[in-house]
Amino acid sequence: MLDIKLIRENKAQVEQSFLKRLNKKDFDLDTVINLDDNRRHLLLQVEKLLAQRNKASKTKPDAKTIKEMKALGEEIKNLEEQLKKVEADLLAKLSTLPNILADDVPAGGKENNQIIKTFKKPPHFDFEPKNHVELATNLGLIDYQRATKMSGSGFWAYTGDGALLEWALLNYFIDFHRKHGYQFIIPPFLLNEKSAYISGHLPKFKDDLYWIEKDGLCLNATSEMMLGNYHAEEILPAEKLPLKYFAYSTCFRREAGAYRAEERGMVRGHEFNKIEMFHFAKPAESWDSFAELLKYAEELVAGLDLHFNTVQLAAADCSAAMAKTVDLEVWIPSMKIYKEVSSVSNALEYQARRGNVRFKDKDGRNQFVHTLNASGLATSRIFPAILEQNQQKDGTVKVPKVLQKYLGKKFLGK
RNA sequence: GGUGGGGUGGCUGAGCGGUUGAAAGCGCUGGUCUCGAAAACCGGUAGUCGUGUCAAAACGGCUCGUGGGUUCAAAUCCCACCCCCACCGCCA
Repeated sequence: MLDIKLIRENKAQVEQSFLKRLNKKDFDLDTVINLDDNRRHLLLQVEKLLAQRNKASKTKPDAKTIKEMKALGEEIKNLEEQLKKVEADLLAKLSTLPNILADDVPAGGKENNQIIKTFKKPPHFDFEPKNHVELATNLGLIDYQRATKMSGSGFWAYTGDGALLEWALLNYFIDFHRKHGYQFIIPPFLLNEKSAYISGHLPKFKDDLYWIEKDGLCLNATSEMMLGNYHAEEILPAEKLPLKYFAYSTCFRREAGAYRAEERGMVRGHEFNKIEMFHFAKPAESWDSFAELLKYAEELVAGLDLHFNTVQLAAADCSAAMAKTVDLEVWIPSMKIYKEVSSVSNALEYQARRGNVRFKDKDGRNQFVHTLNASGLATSRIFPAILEQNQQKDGTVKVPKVLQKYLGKKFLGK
């Protein structure tokens, strides 16, 4: 959510930013400002009347005062109702507005995304390469059939070396983050509706989440949902910032809609494992945090020796809460396509404002922190990328060097 | 799932319709004393939002788990919900 003061005082700049990702007809700042005028006016009136009543209630009043206060009470109730409605309207309108974009984010949609860095070259095969579903099945790494029998389409089971490879990836990520001093959190995987709202996933993603009807809880779609809520309603000690966390969770997504050929296998499932990095930072330092998260995400993928691109997303491709997003996209040879494996974003104070996460600055004033998140990483696309990019002529798969110690072998299938 | 107890300031804990934003103690902090310290004694000490200002002062709102209600007036009475503790039941 944006600061209403920012909108009031810098209307032209706000509008200019919005136009990078929205059409003019899709937002209306004047209505928002009018609602706020209204709100301020009512608030002032109510507080004045409340002060009057408080004064009278300090002592035992006489009959005349009681009569007056009774009338005053009615008036207060009336105004408060109006105020409540205006506040709700304002909140609803404000919630639909996106974040202010960073200056270097190109306007427009996906077509304006820019590759800013490329790691390695796509592998060249002097044989007919297989896709990851075939490789995983042949090598006994993934059991699609039995998982589908138990849970339906979009699920798979890791088996044998496949399970070990999955766990090796997670261990590799965990060791990496610990080395950099990040604090490890395993949050609950189920969360309540309020938390999903604060993290910004409601109302937009309501249908993409799994809901436990009886308890009103949903399964997390990313541990960002929990990390964003972790310090909700807290005032953090300034000297502890930036707080750097990483969390593991299985992520659950309904992914309602048709499956496409390019999303078969493990590329888009209902359930996958992910480790997420997260920073709570002082505003002045949040772009340093961004640079650090991006660097670490790149190092993680590069450490696996895979070919991938770092891509600056254009305005309309960034999610609404984010001021800037850079994706890492890994090459999937059989699909001849790059797939996102990490998303590095700075939400500025947009999420912190919803969750009311603040710190005391050196003048003793409370300020919102900035929140940033980056996958580090999701396994479900790294796994197929490893299989496909590292496959050998004899059908085996070379294990990335950094994972060999966890698996105790250099090739899958040997 | 059931029964009982409970949620008050940084902490412990009193208050159970009206000068109570809240006793007392601890803690923290300023001072007296002392060469210095301890002890003792005297004083100060909740948060938050807003108006205001270069800052401040000052003023006002809200806050005793959360949200409603009753009342001229609620930490105190009523209702709902959340959380914590104890015991019983259930438990792949």
